[in-house]
Amino acid sequence: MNPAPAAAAKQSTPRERARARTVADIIRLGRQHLALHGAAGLSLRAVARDLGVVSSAVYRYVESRDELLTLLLIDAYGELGDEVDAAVEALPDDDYRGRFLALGRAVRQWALREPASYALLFGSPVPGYQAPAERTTEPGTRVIYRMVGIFDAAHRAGVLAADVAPAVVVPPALAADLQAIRAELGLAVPEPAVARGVLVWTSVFGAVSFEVFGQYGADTFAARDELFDHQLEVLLGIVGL
Amino acid sequence: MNPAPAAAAKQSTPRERARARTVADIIRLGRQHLALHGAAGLSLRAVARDLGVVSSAVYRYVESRDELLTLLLIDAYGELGDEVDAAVEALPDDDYRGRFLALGRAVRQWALREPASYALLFGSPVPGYQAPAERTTEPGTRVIYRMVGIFDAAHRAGVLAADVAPAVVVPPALAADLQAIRAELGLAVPEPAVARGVLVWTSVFGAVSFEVFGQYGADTFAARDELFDHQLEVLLGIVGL
DNA sequence: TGTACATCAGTGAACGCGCGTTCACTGATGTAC
DNA sequence: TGTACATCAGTGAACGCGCGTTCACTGATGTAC
Repeated sequence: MNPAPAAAAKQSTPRERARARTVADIIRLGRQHLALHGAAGLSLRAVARDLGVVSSAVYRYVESRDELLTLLLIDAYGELGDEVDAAVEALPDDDYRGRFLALGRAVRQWALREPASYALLFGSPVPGYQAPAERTTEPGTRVIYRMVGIFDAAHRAGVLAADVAPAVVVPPALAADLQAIRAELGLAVPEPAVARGVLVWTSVFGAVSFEVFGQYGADTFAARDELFDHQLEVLLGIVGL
Repeated sequence: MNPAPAAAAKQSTPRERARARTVADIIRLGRQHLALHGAAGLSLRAVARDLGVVSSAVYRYVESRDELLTLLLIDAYGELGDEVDAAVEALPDDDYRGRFLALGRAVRQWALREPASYALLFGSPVPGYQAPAERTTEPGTRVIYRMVGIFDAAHRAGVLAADVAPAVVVPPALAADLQAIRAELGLAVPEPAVARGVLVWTSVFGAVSFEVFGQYGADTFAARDELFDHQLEVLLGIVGL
C-alpha cells in the first residue's frame, strides 16, 4: 500500500513525534502510579493530573484504563526482556552456567528495582482485567525462551548431564505435554530435562517473588544476594549443568 | 482475674454468640468479595450490603477496612494450615517423603480452590496495607514450620542423604543466616540442607503461584497434577529424601 | 506563496457510580437491685 | 418477679472524596489546491 522507502517508519511529522512523546510520558507516569497504588489503583485521572492535562484528554492517546494496563504490561515485559538479553549476551555463547546465572540475576535485579511492574507481570492477576494474548504473548515469553535456549544449547554442545541423580520418572500424560513443547520450540534436549527445566523456571520466579513480595521475614536473611545465587547454583544442579 | 472454671471460654451469652456469628458472616462474605474483586477492591460497604445491613453497622464488628483484611488474612492462613496439617498427619510419622508430598499437594489444592485467598497470602502485596506482624506471623509460619519439621525429623532418623550431588558451597554470610535459623528452630539438620530446604520452600510456592496466577499458557500443560507431582519429586531429590 | 479546509489536542462540564468513615438517633436486649 | 438503667445492634443521613467515560466545544497545527 505504502510505496515509501524503508525509512518511512522513521519519517515522522512533528505531530507524530509529539504524540509518541506523550504516549511515552503516559506510560512513564503510569508506572510511577503503579508503584504507589498497585494495578487495581491505577487511574487514568491521576495520570492525567500528573501529565498536567484534563482527564478526558488522555483518551486521545489511550482507549481506556485497561488499554493503559496493557501498555504497561508490554512495556515492562520489554524492559525485563532487554535487560535479561543484555546480561546473557555479555557472556560467551558457550558459558552456559554463566549465562543462566546472569539471566537469573537480571530477573531478580529488575524485580527488586521495579517491584510494582514485577507484580503486574508475575503477581496476582488484576481482577477484571484480561491481557490480550495477541499483544502480550510474544514479549511475555522472551525470558523463558532465553532460558530454554541456554539449556538446549548446552545439551547440543554435550555438556548437559543427561542422567541427573536421582532420576525421576515422567508419567505419560506429562510426557505428552513435554513432547508438544519440544516440538513447538524445536528442542533437542530430552523430555526429562525439559521437565526439570520447567521446575527451574518456576523456582527462579518463586525465589524472586518471595523476596520481592516480602515473604521472607524482615530479618531472616541478611545475605540475600548470596541466598539467591546459592539457589541458582542448586537449580543448575537439577538440570545437570 | 476471672475465677470462672475452664468452661468459661465456652460459656457465652446469646448476644456473644450472635456477635460471633455475625463476625463469621462478615469474614465469609469478605472472602466471597475478595474472590470477585481482589484485595484492593474489598469494600466494607459491599460486605454490609451482602450482610443485609446498613454500611455503618459493620463498624460495630470491624474497626476498619484494613482490620477486615487482617481478619481475612488470619482466616486464610488458618484454613491453609489446618488442611496442610490434616493432610500431613494422615500419614505415618516416619513416611517423610509421603508427608512432604501431602504437604505440597494440600497447598496446591487449597490454592486452586481459593485463588483469591492464596493471592492475598502469597501474591502481590496490597498497596497501602501492612499486615500486623504480631497477629499474622504465627499463623503465617505454620506451613513452613511443618515442612521444616518433616525434613528435620527425616534427618534425625538418618534417612536424609547428607551429601547430595552436586555439592554447592554455602558462602559464609549465608551460613550465618542459616545458623541463626537452625538455632531459632532448634534444628538438627545441617546448614547446607537448610539452604536447600529454603529453595524447596520457595519452589513449591513458585510452582503453585505459576499455576494459580495463570503464568503457564492456557494449554501448555494438560497434565497439571502430574507436572506438580513431578516437581515435588525432583524437589525431594534436592534435599536428599 | 496564500488561502480554505480538515485534522487533531486539549477543555470543561456533566453522567452516574462507589468508597471509608462519623455521628446522633432509636429500639431491643441484658443486668442490678 | 418487677422496675430502672446500661449496654449494644442497627439506622439513616451526611462528609468529602475519587473514579471511568462521554460529549460538544475551541484553537492550534497541518494539508491540498
